[in-house]
Amino acid sequence: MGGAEAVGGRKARSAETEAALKEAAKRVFARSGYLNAKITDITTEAGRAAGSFYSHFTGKEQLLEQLLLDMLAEGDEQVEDPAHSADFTDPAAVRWHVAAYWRFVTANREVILALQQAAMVDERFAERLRLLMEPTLHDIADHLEHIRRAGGRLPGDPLVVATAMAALMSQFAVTWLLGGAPQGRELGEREAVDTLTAFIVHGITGPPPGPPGTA
Amino acid sequence: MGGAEAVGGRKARSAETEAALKEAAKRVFARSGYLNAKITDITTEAGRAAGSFYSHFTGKEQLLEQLLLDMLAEGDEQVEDPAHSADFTDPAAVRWHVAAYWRFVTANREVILALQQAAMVDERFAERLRLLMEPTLHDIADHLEHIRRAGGRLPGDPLVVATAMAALMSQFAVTWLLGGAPQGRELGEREAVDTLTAFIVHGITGPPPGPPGTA
DNA sequence: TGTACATCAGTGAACGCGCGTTCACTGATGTAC
DNA sequence: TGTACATCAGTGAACGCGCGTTCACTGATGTAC
Repeated sequence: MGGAEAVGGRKARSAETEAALKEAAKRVFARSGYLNAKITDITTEAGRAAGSFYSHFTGKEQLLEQLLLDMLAEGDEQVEDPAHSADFTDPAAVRWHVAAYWRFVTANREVILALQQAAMVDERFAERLRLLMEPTLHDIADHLEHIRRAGGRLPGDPLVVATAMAALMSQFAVTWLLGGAPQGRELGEREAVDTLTAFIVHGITGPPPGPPGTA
Repeated sequence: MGGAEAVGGRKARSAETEAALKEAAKRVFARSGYLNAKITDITTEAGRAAGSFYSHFTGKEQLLEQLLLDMLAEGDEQVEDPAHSADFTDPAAVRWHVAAYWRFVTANREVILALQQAAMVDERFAERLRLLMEPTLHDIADHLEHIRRAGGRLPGDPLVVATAMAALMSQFAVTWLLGGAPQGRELGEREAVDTLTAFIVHGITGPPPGPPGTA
């Protein structure tokens, strides 16, 4: 070995810088937005020289790509708590999914916001996000189809209702977690999850009039 | 007068060019997106020289600002059909609002998309959009408050539920009208309005269990 | 263990591309007499 | 109605700013003998 004071050798130093750049990027994205962020903003925030950036990434897009992969890797570790139901007529099942989504967005706000911005400008990121969402969308649609077969009434075609649910959750999260919330009103996780869950449970369940299915 | 072949004089000619630039801008925004659109893309599309742009606008932002004002002016002409109810327990009232919104977005997709993109990069546009939404949001919240006072149960605080409704409608519209819809599935106005209406009506109305309020 | 050389992470000044913006010019429209 | 001049919309080549990207250089880490 021989490293005088530095903890590790060259590899470790390189990894440190790469991590510093990624963390700096998240902070800069959160502050100025992905599209406004300059490469030198990121390197300055990380306390490195401009040229250093290109030893680790080919450009801003690839850096974001890496952040996306990191996010998904972490997400996969957490998700899939075995003990959760997929029966959306059970409010607890809906709540579980809503809460998981809310926590995911909270934990990854910078990256998610950056991805949305990138998708507005770069068709490749837009397509990427669409492909990421698709399985989830069909998964939800399947659950809804199940409700319908069990005699429940849906507000429309399962796939369309699934996009409505996704739209509701994602934009609601944008409003309260990413964008500027209306005039300083704050929203805790508890209230957010409660409201979304109730809205969705009633929204996808058939209309109240008619013989009430006693829960 | 004396104009040889041109229909009008200088003012008319100027107005023509300005209109041509605005229309060209909408087409370019729809094709490449607001953020990717270059000034010369717009002038070329309009069949004018690059310098011409600055006789009419100070920059891309001000052009978008004009398109926004045009959109709002047209919107004000149409909206406020006197014969519509504000009682959201009446599905017909909800449907009326949803349909109006859907038609508005359909008619103004390019500008709305451009505004969303601009808001991602320019805080002034973001603030502008927030201020545009606020009255509508409080209006909806008031209607919901009314339901609550009449004994109905809401999924949460009226203002929060109002943002949920707005989130649902706007992102659903983005999904099906502006962004790429999932794998080629098409959605007609009828189906869109039906699904949204049903989802919202059930979503904001209290839970089925308990004494059913006979509609 | 010690010396000489190779490799590599990081540096930061400089380069150059893309594009917004300007401006001297043109030809047509409007005004004065 | 006719002539001389003023104004203005539009032109497009050229300028220059901002920023991404490069590259010769430095000093430290690793390797050979």
